[in-house]
Amino acid sequence: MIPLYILGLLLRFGPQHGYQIKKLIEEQLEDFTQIKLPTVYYHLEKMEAAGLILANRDKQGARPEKTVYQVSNTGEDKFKELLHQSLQINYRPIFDIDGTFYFSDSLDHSDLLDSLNQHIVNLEKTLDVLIIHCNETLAHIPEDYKTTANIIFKHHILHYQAELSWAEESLNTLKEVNTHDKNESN
Amino acid sequence: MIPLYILGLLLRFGPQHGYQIKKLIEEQLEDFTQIKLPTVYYHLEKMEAAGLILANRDKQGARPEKTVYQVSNTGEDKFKELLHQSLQINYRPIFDIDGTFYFSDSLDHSDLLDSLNQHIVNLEKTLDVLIIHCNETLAHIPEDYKTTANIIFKHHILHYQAELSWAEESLNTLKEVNTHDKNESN
DNA sequence: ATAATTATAGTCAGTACTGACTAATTAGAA
DNA sequence: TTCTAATTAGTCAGTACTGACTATAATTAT
Repeated sequence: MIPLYILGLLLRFGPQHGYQIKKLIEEQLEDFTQIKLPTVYYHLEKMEAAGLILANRDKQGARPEKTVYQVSNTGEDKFKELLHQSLQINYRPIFDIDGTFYFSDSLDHSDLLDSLNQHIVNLEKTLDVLIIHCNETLAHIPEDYKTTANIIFKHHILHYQAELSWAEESLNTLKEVNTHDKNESN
Repeated sequence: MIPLYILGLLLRFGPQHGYQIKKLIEEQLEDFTQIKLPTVYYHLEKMEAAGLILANRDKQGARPEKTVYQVSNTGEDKFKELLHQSLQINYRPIFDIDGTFYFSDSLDHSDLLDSLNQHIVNLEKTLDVLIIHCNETLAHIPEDYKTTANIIFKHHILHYQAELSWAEESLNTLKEVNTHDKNESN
């Protein structure tokens, strides 16, 4: 997705250099991607070599040279192509915590309960922050983008809520198992 | 998580070589990880260098040499350590489709609706298969592991259902927007 | 009996990513 | 004003991962 994001941002906000693109990613795409600065430069170089973007290097006085990138015609076609490809959605979640559970027989039951409990607290906090962030953003966004912004936020909120439900349900199940075991050993 | 998985599987199922570990990952952990074979060998070499596992290379006749790995004492400690680390859960979902939506003004509205619709169909199918798979697995699993297996399955099912709800809700929202736009342009 | 296919057991070169670093510029505090 | 901290702009070496490949063994089909 990274080349898609870079092309899209360059098309929407005009020519930028690497650092500015990283800033735009943070401002605009923070809710669904985390890309590190060297990764941006890595792709910019690749994309320039592929002819998708054009580099203007301007050396002003003693300053280190800056490179401003802009999308070429080939790049604009590529953006459309990548965007269409991205319509092939394939939802396949991977949760590290499932691995923890798989091997949880090597773990103290109480450690597992504690960490699940902490997970729940964190999720509740995150959800609160997310909902505030969502409302604030929606208040300051141009009308045209409100529908899609709303859809993206809803996406995250629903999954956070699903995670919370799961954690609460699992905690209860594990507590019951615990009680049951203790009763049996009596 | 990969070293944790490898150590855990070697401890649970005894010494194995790389290919067998890959098989075990497919059989046992398929629901929450996809690791490619060269990645397994990559980590085995690293872990041997770190003294976490011991290699027994046996060359039998003209056959290519096989390497059987077993967990060392250091490795057993490391497994416990990694398992405890894995209790620090940090849920932070990333959905590529959000990027598609962010740039969806460059897309035909009908293409977006079609692909959301396809997404819904795929999710319904996946959920059906998942629930059958879940029931079958639970029927053939030792009693001790049933609770955790159930928790892991429930985790996936809840998130698939959340994704489905989101897709359905979003499709309806987008359809309404479409109708609204058409009415306005009249 | 033997050819074709699948399973077993790996290797290697190349891609993708990022932590840690450098270095100039600007803003703010003392 | 001059020192400090933060921001801007980028590089580089190292880690993690995997597609494509090799090669033997076992199984199945003909």
